[in-house]
Amino acid sequence: MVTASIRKEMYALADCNNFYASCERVFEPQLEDKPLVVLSNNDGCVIARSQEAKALGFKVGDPIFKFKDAVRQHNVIVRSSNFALYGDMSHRVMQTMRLFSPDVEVYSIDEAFIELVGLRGRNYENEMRRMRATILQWTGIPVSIGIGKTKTLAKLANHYAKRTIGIGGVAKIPQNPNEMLKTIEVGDIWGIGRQWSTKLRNIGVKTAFDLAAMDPTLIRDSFNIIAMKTAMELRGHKYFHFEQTPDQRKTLLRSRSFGKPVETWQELSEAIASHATRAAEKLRNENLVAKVLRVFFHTSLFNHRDPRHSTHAVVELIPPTNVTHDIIKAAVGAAEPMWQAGFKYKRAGVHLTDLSSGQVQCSLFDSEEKRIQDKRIMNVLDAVNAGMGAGTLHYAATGFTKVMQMRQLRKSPRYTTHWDELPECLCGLHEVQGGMSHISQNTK
DNA sequence: TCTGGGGTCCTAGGACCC
DNA sequence: TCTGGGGTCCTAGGACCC
Repeated sequence: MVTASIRKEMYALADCNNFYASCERVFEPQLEDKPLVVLSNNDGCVIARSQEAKALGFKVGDPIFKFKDAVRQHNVIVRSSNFALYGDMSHRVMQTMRLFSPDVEVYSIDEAFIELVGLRGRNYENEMRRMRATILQWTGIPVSIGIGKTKTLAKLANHYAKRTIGIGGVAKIPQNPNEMLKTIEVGDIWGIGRQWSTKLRNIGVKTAFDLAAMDPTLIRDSFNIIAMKTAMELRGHKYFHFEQTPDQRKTLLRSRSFGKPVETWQELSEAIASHATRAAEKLRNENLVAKVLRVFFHTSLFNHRDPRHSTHAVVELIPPTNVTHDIIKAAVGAAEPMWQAGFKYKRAGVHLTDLSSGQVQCSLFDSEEKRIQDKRIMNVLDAVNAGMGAGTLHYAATGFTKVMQMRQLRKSPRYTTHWDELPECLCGLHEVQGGMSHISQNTK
């Protein structure tokens, strides 16, 4: 028998099960088997659920205040979101994956694609089972893994793994995938959302098998090129490439709903200055400058009793910049003429676009002297805040009022990233052994 | 009383030019 | 009364993702 060494593409998609809920459970094992939901900023709506909460009918996006009775009746555990914890746990999971394959594309906070060709000769499913067990042991986070010839098929296998074998486990698209494709509803395919799946069902396309069989040109004409590529990927043709190093970002948005309605220019301007500050920090962190700034604010989208107002302004930053005081000045300056008293504003934000990493070109009005001085100030600012805690040094424009403070009544400690919030007794932790100390060197 | 916060890409249509 | 045709660039809006 001749074994041809044809390089066959194969991808895995590893996805953390109920990620935020799982993170909460790692340090509080008594939450295991209990219905648990995690809320958005300001404790607004549900953004993650444990399996038990899913079974009770909690949906992502449900405003929690409407479900008070259900929460009480079923003893649902409710947590504010704790992104310091989730981000750090995510990093640990991804680092563990990299021990199994160097080719990891981090796709979101809780999932990653893994190129498997590098694991030459080994049994992919066995390797992925081993990886899954290691991640669970070292981090306490359960993952599900799907394997397929394209990213879309790997996603689909992941979905299949969760649905048919229960939570967890590893599933691979079989040689002849038709029977499996027939069991996947068209709306469960990666890239086919609510609008498109409704439209597809209306023309009789109900399953992944149906979509794969559809005429590509017709898909392209009725939807768009992405829908067509998705269908081709279901047939096993690669259209979405593996991207280990993410492309440079194109936009950056910092915005937030207010804990309570804002009715004064003072409060609004402080909020805008805070968003501008956070956006500028992020820019510097990624070595980018922004050329265009958009600032916006509006009243509640849900409150129909009070007068409503929504507005935005766009300004060009000349020259492109990542200097905090320049960005604050532009944002607040553009917002001020739009301010109108008599409204209860609910949300504001700063959106930076036309980002580039290129050297800043000096404009006629820009002096080399100012540039050097600004750079020095930003270096000091960033160093102090990195060393002594975010916000230690801040601009007066961001204010001293509490307008930016979030309502987060049920937040768990930042167990893994802050010394004073470390879990005090590790003996209660189950399944987390050995490896934890091994990968925790990166924090602090 | 209380409804998240980010991103990406594609398409249609208007402005403008020759 | 007749009222081109093609190209580019930009933007808003809509779809999708987590």
